[in-house]
Amino acid sequence: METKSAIAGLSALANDTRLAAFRLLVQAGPAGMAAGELARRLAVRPNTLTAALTILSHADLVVARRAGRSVIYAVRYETMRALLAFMTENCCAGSSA
Amino acid sequence: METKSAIAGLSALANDTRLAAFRLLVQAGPAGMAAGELARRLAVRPNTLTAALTILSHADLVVARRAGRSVIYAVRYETMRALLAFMTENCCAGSSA
DNA sequence: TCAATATTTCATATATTCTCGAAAAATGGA
DNA sequence: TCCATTTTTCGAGAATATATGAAATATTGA
Repeated sequence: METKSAIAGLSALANDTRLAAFRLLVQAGPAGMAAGELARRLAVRPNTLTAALTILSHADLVVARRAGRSVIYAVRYETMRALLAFMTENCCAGSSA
Repeated sequence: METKSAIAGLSALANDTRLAAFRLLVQAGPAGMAAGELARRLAVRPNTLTAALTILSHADLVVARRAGRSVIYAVRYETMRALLAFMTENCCAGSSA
């Protein structure tokens, strides 16, 4: 993963609403969760959630698919793994424990 | 690690200058590096670097000690490990691979 | 087609972040 | 003490991020 992508990912997760949304999606697993339900659970307005999900999408941390009237969002584990790998490799070298 | 601390850490690392500074400090190891040398290597002005280091310090990702006229900064591996643990536990549950 | 549901887009106002120049503070040596 | 070196503080301005109400879009079923 390149530095630019890593910063996009870190930045996307560095926000209360977005981190909470991402964690709910992690719990939801591959099945994902509808935007509306995410908004209800997080108690944020729909358009606010859309903004949050858009940023997570641009960082490639989540992906959307339409199902009827709902839009289901799901975590992109691949990206999250790559981000963790980047942090481990670039930010922990020299760490003994 | 609490969510608040995790967001502070993610936010601190989600910036070109700060991430670059942190990576240099990781390479420097426990011996750390003087603020001035960091500024030279990163080609940023001293006050800009101070701002970056202050944010990393507040996130407890680095720690400063004075040595003569210089101020030596060093990574706090404990915090970085805790941040990685937080991300793995809270953001990767359900990931099979 | 019409209405209901679900989500997004848009414009905007506020807040925060970022970088900078200039000045101030801390330290060591002549 | 005086000066050079190193780092930080301060204040300002530009840029970016954030959340919102209102309107628009997409989908389904009557």
